[in-house]
Amino acid sequence: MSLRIYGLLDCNNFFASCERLFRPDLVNKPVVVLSNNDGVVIARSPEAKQLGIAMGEAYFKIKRLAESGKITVFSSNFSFYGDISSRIMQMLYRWVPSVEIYSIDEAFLDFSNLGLDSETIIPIQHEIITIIKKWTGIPVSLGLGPTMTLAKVANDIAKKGDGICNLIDKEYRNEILSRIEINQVWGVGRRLAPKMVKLGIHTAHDLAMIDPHWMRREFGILQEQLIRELNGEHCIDLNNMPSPRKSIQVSRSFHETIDDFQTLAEAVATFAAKACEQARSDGTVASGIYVHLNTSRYKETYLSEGKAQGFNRATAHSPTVIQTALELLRSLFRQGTPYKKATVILLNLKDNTVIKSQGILFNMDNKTPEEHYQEERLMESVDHINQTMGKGKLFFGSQGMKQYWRGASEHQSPKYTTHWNELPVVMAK
DNA sequence: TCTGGGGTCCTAGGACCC
DNA sequence: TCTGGGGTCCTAGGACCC
Repeated sequence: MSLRIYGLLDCNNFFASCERLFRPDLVNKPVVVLSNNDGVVIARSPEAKQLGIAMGEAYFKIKRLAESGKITVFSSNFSFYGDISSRIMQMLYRWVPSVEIYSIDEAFLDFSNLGLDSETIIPIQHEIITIIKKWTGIPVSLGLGPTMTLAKVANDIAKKGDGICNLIDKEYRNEILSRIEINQVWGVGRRLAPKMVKLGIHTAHDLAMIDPHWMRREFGILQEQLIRELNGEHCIDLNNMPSPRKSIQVSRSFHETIDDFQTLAEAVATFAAKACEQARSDGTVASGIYVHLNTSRYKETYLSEGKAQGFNRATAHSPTVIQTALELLRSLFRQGTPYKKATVILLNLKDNTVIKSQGILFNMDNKTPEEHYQEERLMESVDHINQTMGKGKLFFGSQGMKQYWRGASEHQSPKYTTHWNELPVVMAK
């Protein structure tokens, strides 16, 4: 009889840790990574946290620190982080057959049915964090528990200590859970936390003591599962099948507001093209598209509206999707409005092999099979050229040449590991 | 001054049907 | 005037995650 054991592996201060990989001069120094357009702080090294720099803090507030050299700031460099992430994720299969990548810097590991118990897994736990640090340079922490929720709690504790924590046995569980504030619990966000506190639920342990049936009535099924999971009862499963995405969203806030149609149209066309590219690489097609515009959330005249449109036949054909996106944009656009952000979402994505037969069968868009075939070949060629010649080499006219909507990323590090031209140079004497 | 981007799931309520 | 009880499907909105 084998124990259920889940692990949650988390890369510590991931983006900041990545930035230090090729900058040994920054080890033990405060490092901060900024969001798109250098707007706010999205990652901090421990030293930067110690300086009191908060997550989400506006860059202008800490600009002085950066200019005086007290901290080093980077614009986000997602292609670099993504590459480091996939290297780490690939390594995990050395130790465990079942890995679910949860985010760019986190993965759940399923150690169940491997004949391990809470004792025999300890050396493996140590080995994982040691080897990953040694081979990739990224510090990670690994928490273990009998459910995914408890593994998550364990990881929280691990991060604050020496990188490991084990909640598989019941022994210390109550003590650990009473140290976790309710708003730190996975699944309790900024809305639920105050409600729970009002009910006298202050810690994860308090929550674990609540009657799950009552919780279901008052808060819903997710919160019921949460209680059961905190008590070691397995409810949430690792999706072994990588579930295909149901939507693909591309959005950007603009550095400066945009009020002319042409500039906005270029941005929307670019987002649509990017979303299609992702869908094609997933092998999916969209049933519809949604375009959304908004002005600044922080102004009194906040405007936020969007519109959806279905396709006659599910598709990932960029010209078709761009055309629909621009039609939607035209009907949404209001003259003289200072738009701050645009979003394009491909809706209800489906596996393209299923759709292919349906569309042709019903001839829903008045195109011949030959035309569909040609559309697909065209997209394949575009993708191929962009993959081999570099991202964005080939694009559609409606995306525009100037792309004024693109803002600044003034402090971006080189794409060390994904661009030949930006490889780090090593000098040897 | 400025204030990210990309997802998932659940629930409530309306439309519609028998 | 009064007008059941149940089911399904869809959508919008809310909540969560990193």
